[in-house]
Amino acid sequence: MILTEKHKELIERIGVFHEHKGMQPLVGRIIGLLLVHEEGEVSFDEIVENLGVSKSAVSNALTFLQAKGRCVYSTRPGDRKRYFAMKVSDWREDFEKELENIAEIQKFIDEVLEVRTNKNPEFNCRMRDFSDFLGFFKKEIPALFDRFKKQQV
Amino acid sequence: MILTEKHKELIERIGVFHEHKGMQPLVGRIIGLLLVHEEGEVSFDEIVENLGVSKSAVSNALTFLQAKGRCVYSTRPGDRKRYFAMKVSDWREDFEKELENIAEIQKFIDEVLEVRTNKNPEFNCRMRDFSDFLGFFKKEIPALFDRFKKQQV
DNA sequence: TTATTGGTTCTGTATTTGCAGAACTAACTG
DNA sequence: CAGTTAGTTCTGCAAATACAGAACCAATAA
Repeated sequence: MILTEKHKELIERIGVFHEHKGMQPLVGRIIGLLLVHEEGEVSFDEIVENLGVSKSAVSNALTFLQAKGRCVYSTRPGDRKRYFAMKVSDWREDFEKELENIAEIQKFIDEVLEVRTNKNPEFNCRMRDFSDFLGFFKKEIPALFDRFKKQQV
Repeated sequence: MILTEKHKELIERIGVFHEHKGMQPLVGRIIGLLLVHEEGEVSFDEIVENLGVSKSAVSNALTFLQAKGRCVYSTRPGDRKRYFAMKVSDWREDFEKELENIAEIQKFIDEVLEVRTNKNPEFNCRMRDFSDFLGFFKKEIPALFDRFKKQQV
């Protein structure tokens, strides 16, 4: 597949987006390429060529993405190449994990509340309030998915 | 205020947590200190002493936190020092922003779908599904806050 | 006025990051 | 067997990061 300027520009923006999320630049670009690529399956050297980077960099980035469970590869009979693809399949699971990860701050807030004295009750009260909300939020996540299913038809 | 080992250890863990979120180490430690500190208001040089870092580093980190709207300072009559505190007050707003930020990936997914051909309809279908969910999710956020308020009594 | 306090800005640097390039391995091919 | 292909691992380096230290500034105090 040959990439148009529009493709390249979109890949670039998806890359930057993921960089801001803490990933290294190339990892973000690869995510972009795998998403934009027609077949959704891209060979190792197609990545190397399209992104203009070294094999070692691609190898490391793909190892990382696989370790994080965000990408997989498949092989084809009589072809030693590996074809890499995003695991969009379980976006539900991924998204759930990301939400729970956000709510992880609750753990710290609760620990902070245990350690704090009563010298600033207003501060404590607000933190308790926030912690309560995070607990509520976590509980509500499954229901959210259910409601989505229902209204989807 | 004198910090116990428990305080220091908690500050450290809160620091690492924020580092993983992409912030620079000292910024994370300062967040920890401001949360753990009894009064919730900490002077510039208390930060310098307790964290054992230079004035310049603290100055830059505080400028950053203020720019991000995560911390503020207040002064006291007849006292030139600045007392810094976290803005736990509007956690609601912050949290809402963070959720919307997550959902921002929808924008990219939609752009990707526009660019993609129909060579891999299953892939496209899943992405469309994910995009739909993200749209649903964004719409549901305000209702989530409302329900929290109600069940809170 | 000079001295002190509270904080900022500038300059330099040790550490870390992100990648290139080469050497390497493992599997297939002729 | 030697040669090729597909990818990995190792070594090194340019650039970015995160901070220290010193110079600096602005406001108050003496």
